[in-house]
Amino acid sequence: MKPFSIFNTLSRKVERFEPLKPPTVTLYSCGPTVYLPQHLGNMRAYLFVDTLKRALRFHGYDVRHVMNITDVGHMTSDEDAGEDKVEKTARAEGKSPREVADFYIAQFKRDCAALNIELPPDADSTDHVSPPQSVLCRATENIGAMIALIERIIAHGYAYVAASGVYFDVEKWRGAARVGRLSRQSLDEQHAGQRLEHSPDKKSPHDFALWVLNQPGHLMQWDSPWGRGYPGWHIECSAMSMKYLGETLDIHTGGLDHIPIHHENEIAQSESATGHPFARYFVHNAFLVGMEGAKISKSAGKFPLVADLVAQGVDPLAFRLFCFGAKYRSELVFSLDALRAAQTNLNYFSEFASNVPDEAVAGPDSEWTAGYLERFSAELADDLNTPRALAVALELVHEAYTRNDKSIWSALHKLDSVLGLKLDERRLAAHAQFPAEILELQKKRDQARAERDFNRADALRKELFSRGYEVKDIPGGSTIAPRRNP
RNA sequence: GGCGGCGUACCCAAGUGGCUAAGGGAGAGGUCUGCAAAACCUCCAUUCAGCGGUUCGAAUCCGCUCGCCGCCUCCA
Repeated sequence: MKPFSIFNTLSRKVERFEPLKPPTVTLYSCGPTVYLPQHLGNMRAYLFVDTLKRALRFHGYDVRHVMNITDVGHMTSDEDAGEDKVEKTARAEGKSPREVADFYIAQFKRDCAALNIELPPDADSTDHVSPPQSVLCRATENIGAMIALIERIIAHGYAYVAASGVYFDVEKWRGAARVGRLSRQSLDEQHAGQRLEHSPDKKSPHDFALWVLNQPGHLMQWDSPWGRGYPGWHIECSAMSMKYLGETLDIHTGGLDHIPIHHENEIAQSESATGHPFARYFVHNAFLVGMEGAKISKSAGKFPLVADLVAQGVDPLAFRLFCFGAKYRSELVFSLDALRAAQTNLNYFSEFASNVPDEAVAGPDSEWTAGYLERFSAELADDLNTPRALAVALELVHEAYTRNDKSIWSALHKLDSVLGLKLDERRLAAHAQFPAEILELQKKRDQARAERDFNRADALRKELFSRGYEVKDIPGGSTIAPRRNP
């Protein structure tokens, strides 16, 4: 099997991927901030992580995946002033921050399920985790880990306590020559000529808050060694990733926009505390962009959601396929035409799967499928080249059709472990026992056809369609299946 | 001002020095078919924003020009 390789933002190169302790891979990805629904641009990012995870498994790795849920700490202006977004929504909706977070977490989980994005299980309340563990964890439930991490940073001399909060000492970190590894920008470049309001407590405008103090207007506050307050917005990722996955991660993912600030700061915090590398591979996904080529963002106001796909008659899994059509590092242009193209491809796979008989599932595959598995695997190994991997999958089905050989189920099923199109479910649905009245209608229609009463036959087909079933004529009879497009 | 990226057919999109510029969708024609659906076959970029250069050879490297976008502030 071709060794897996992936683009590492740290080196700006496609690198051979080698985890610290194979076959285990520790993977941390920045998750949602839960004060608004996740739009399709966000979903592309989670889809990318899901695909990476599935591809790594395809290559035999045992992936331990942690995703955070930010239910506190993101400010509307900069990192140590302004209003907490969760709180802002809470006030607007007359709910508690916890209720707001719960509401959007539930929606996030539903949307992920619709796209067949596998989320890690919810974290239980365990404090110490020795073998790396897959969890979906909330910031507000890990305040203790954050405080402990901040204490370590202070103990190492990289943070200081001021009246308005605990700040990370960026100048000191710069002295250690460790600034700008990801963004390739020096501090002076970063803020050249910028309007940057900053607290007079800070030694340098580049310093960022680890813990915020004396903001009595905030609803969410916790006790800490420095007083009542709340965490800064970078610290949760450092604290939770280390808690569940250990102090050096194999892979850290996120959107491109996280490179210059969020991940740069995460590295600074984590490495100043532990003294060793935070993450070995940083992998960043590009954006889904609107038809005018502009980024779709939360603050921009308008953006499509998973629910909008359904409203357009597009299966959410077609959105998966649509995203497969471009590499994760390329901007992808959102268009209805391209989505429909993906829907057509989904139907192609689905139709084939529906017609695979039980014997072909139980029996061995034809030997000609082996090459497809190898090519598929190689394309994934090449920096997750999903467009080519998808092309291989389409070719496999195409060849099965032209050979009229349905003995490819094991191979197809294996590909679907990465594609995530739920082909097995589709096959089973097509083989399900249909209600007797439906079968009766089908029978009546077959009869009408046999008697060449085509008006009656067409009426019965319409009747079945309106009840959610599609009949197709085949030599000597017909087949029936649930309607594809809802 | 600084940093980064993009421009490949009607649409989405691979390909970053050398076999015929992947693949999908749309479109056209055909096979099959009572019709429909599905499937299959054929066609569909002498050309990669433009110009110039390097090279035996470039969509791929270099330079310039034009157009577009992201980040530097919460953002996938």
